[in-house]
Amino acid sequence: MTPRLLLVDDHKLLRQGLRRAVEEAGFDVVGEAGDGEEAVRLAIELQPDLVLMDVTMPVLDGIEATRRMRHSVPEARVVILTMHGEEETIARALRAGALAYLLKDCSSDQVAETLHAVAAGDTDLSADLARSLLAELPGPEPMVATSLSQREAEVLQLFADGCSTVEVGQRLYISAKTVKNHLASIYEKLDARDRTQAVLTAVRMGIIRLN
Amino acid sequence: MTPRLLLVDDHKLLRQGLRRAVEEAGFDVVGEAGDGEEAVRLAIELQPDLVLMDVTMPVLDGIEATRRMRHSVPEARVVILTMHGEEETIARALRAGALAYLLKDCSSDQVAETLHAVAAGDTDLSADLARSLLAELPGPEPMVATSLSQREAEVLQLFADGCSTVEVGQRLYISAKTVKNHLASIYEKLDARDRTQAVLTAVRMGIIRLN
DNA sequence: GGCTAGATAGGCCGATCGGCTCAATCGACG
DNA sequence: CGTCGATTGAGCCGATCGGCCTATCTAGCC
Repeated sequence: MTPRLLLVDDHKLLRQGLRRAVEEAGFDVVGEAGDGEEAVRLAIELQPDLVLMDVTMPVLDGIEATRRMRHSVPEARVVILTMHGEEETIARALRAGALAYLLKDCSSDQVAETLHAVAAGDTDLSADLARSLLAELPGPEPMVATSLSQREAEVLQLFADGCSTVEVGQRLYISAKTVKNHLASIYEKLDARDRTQAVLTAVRMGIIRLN
Repeated sequence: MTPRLLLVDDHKLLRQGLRRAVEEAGFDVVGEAGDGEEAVRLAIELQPDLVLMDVTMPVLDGIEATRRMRHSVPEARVVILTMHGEEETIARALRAGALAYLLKDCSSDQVAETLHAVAAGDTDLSADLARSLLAELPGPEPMVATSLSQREAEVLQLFADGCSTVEVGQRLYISAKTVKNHLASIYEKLDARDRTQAVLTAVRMGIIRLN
């Protein structure tokens, strides 16, 4: 009867805090993971009903982990929990298969409430939540539905890791010109005007990580 | 008898989790703050024995808040809690007057243990901790003791906010050349080779924030 | 009274950036 | 089979970057 839950966050402290909160709210925490890969592995092994997942994590981010779980553990319902409230991140998370979205400065009551709602299983909760969440946000823009291609994300990650244009090309075995071409489409997709803004936007969106 | 504690972090969820953990460990949580300014205000008002403080926060970061508390509430003992373990951040925190340093992926037991030790009041705990922490870290470098000047931090924050060189100059009423001069010394201090790396390093160090 | 550090500002120059256009390849989808 | 998106690559060019130099002014320190 009590829903079985998997906790995923790279900060042990937050995991411990969440564990107590959701256990008191009537959930059975069957496991904890500190990165996306571990999360997918544990989800396959433990077959949880619910997954509470952070976005920004080492190894594999929460969005990609959610996408993989949709294939390998389709019964698990994923709720995303993150610091930043960019519409883009929300949209990506929902497209990846998440059923709800929580911000890290909500209360533990809200977490419990949302988890209960998702566990109860309103089938089109996703669409409702997406609509209501996006409606609340100040952004009246057309919602361009941006997300970087895999290659573009690789390029941007290397810039965040400290590489120059030429070095990125060397690492990926492509010409520096191609790197600049990728950058140009990254700028367009992220609405950034230089590499600094592109990297920061991608960090805020959880596309790349800060090592 | 039970030490009176002030919790400072911009994420409500983590604050709630910490609150329960430290309350069970025998502390009296007298207040919570979500940014540095609120933290200083509450510390003056509540006169806590201990402050558990995050570094990366809106309005005023934890290091600067610690520095101000040393002047306005010298009795309060500050313990820093942050995500990143850069030696630079640790050094800055200790120089600002923090007595101990915790990472966000420690356990709540470690938090309680450290708080108890600091509350017990070994006067030179700071030096001991600094030495042991710095010794554990892989960095055998000379520890240049870098920290940006106020003006340099302002410049870098504006770049993180999306300004170009010329725009930064306009906002600060200085010439674009001076902005570039500041950038040059920022690069040297942070060991960065371009604005992207400088901004990322500063974000990791908690010098500037990601809006 | 000197010395240092920070903030201000300029010149110079080679390297790089970002915008623009064009094109070839390849897999996927209908 | 044609079309689309992703990836690769190139040329051009004005704008900007980052390194290096000098210089002035202020404030604090010994």
